[in-house]
Amino acid sequence: MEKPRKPSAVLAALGRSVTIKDLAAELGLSITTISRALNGYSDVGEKTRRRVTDAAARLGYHPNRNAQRLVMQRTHNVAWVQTDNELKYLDPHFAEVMAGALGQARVLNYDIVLTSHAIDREIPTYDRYVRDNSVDGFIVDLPRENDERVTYLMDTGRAFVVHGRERRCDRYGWVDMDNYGNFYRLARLLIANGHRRIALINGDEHFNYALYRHNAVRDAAQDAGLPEDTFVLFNSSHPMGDAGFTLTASALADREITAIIYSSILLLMSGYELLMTAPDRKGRPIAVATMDDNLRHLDPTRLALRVSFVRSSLHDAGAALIAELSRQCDEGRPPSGTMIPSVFQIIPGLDRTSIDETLPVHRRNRIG
Amino acid sequence: MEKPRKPSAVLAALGRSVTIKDLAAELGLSITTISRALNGYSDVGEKTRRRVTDAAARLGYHPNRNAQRLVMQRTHNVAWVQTDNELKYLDPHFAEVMAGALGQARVLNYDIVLTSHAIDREIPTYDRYVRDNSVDGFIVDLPRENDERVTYLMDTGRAFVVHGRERRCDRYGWVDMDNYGNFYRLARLLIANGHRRIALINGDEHFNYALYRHNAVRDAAQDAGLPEDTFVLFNSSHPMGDAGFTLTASALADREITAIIYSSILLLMSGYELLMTAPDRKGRPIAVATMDDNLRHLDPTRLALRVSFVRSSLHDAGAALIAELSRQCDEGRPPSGTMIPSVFQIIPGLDRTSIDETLPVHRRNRIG
DNA sequence: ACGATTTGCCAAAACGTTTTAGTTGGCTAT
DNA sequence: ATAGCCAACTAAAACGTTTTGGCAAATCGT
Repeated sequence: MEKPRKPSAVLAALGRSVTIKDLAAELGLSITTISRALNGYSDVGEKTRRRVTDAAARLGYHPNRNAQRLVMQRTHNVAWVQTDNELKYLDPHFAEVMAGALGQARVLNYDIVLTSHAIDREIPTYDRYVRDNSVDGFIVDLPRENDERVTYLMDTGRAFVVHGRERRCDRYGWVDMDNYGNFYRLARLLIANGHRRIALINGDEHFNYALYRHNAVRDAAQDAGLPEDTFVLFNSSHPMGDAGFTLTASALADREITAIIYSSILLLMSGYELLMTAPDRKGRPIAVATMDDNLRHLDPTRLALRVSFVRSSLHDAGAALIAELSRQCDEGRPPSGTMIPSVFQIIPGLDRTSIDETLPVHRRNRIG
Repeated sequence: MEKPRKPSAVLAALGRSVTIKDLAAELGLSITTISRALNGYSDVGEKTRRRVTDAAARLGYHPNRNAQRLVMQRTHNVAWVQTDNELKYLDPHFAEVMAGALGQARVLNYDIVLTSHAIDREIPTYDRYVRDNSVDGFIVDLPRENDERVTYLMDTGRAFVVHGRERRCDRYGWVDMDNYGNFYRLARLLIANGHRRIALINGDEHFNYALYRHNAVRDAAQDAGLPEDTFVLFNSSHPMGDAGFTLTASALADREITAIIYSSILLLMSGYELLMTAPDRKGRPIAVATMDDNLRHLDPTRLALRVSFVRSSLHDAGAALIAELSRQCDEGRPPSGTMIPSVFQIIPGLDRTSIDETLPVHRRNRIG
């Protein structure tokens, strides 16, 4: 009868981790039985299983992950590959997605390997992870049209999930919101309310999410029989900093503009003071609508300024990314797309049209 | 003579990764020779080595990391464990440190395993990584006094590096700036310029960096023979959101206060408008000093408001964390502390005292 | 009572590397 | 000629798991 020891004391005394062999020796059983007992196989006696789990807990045994990974050809690691652009990590949108992913990863027992690469070493970095077997799959963020990462990953057959979509999205797993549909509806709403010159303060259109939003407002104007220049485009490459301020100033400088759609509440916030003090347009205050990614600390309903918005949780999207990857890797399910739901909130006075009827049949199911 | 194939084609055709056995078979050599050729041992002929490296490149061979990790007992993985508090990932300070760490990790061929845990599962999470051998070491961020994580990690003997210090810092590796010294000097500077009631808008004093800053201004007042209430404390738990605004408003409401020290430029920015429009104090504009972590997009020299600051790069700190861990794990060096340098910039008119002479001998080398 | 089935356990192989402890053959020094 | 040495290679063990295939004892059905 050995006295119970603090697991960390065992670790320190041994100078190495407790292995399955230690357990086998301790209990006079084979390592096969230990393994099968701990992994819940039915060919282990209930009494034996109890002895094994007790001893494992007492000695603080945790299976060596590298041995498991080697033999099972599964790592329970996900790679999250980012361009080595420090600005990225300062983007609250990214942080929000990551927070959601980390929470779900914990639940599903995955680890996220975060890594950065030099601007011109994108594919080689993915290739390294594919070939050295250190991850089960990849998260691809901010896809571009004809994204090389997608091309590469489809080629290798490795599991991956894209946050966003591009033209081949029916062939891989993705998580996205309805960028096109949402912005189409916001655009039609403003048009229905009489606005004839509207600013879109958009994100970087090298990325599809922003491109699709642009396409949506353009189509909305066209479908309403309005001229091409109904929407005036302003692009920001990063939501932090003063882009929101300077672009808001530019938009307000055009006295014909009576409404602004923001692609992120961060851009709106940065132009907040300008909006609050902007003189009326044609007798009405400037109309403001925004994408609301449900970022913490940034709730559009708590602003003094009345803002219409469409809300979709980036946090949920992060969680869904890991869930989809787990479905592919753990359950062998085929890749599938997950649409994160969106909720509209339209301020009184703008609410003159049903937002559900503004996406015409020929625009349905468009991704961008 | 086989024709050259695209590495990914080989991968797809094989249905599995290229292994060292494949290389051995291809070249008619033993796996020992392949291994030793690729790892630069001298007992391999130059011609043979060339053949091996060529074949490896041609077939896109990368050693299976899990096999390497198992046999070498080294993972080249670092765990970055965070409380599952989504707010954390929205903190630009954290993002900045992480960006620096990721850059250095790439250089030193490490991967960062980012993970979150429920609030009450901190130590078990560390324990899991220690016991399952999935990482070489840990980064510990935002230490508290008598931090349990440090206690636990010192106990196990696993490598770790702390970003910040606590009382046992001579026994482990750390990276830090001189919180105490810097804030002592800022405090003495303001005192020397005649301020007798000064606000410190500080971070969360559950964390040592903020506690040490508090201690520093308190000591500075004491050393100057001023009363305890010379410094008025305001604490914020998170630098985003409206804390900077509300705390600035509170500070300005005290008409005796003639100067404010901010613990972060983010807090300052959030109170920026209030500062710009604040009425003079005793005939002079309110004096403002801040910590400048060299965050991107937030350069205090570009503000309309003249601000004294002490700058220390969080990005560099992040890089130093990984460098220190590599020194311990790869070179077997004993743990050591790295002080990230700080630079003062004092606005004209406040610069009436030499900032270098304000830290008295009996305060030297204080960590807090 | 006895063959068939079930229960509970185990030896050995496999995963893909690195490392140890060689072996072989050719060259050098005497 | 031959002992000694060096250059270039390799067989086998080891890392710590999971899995395959099997075996012995206990239980069951008739």
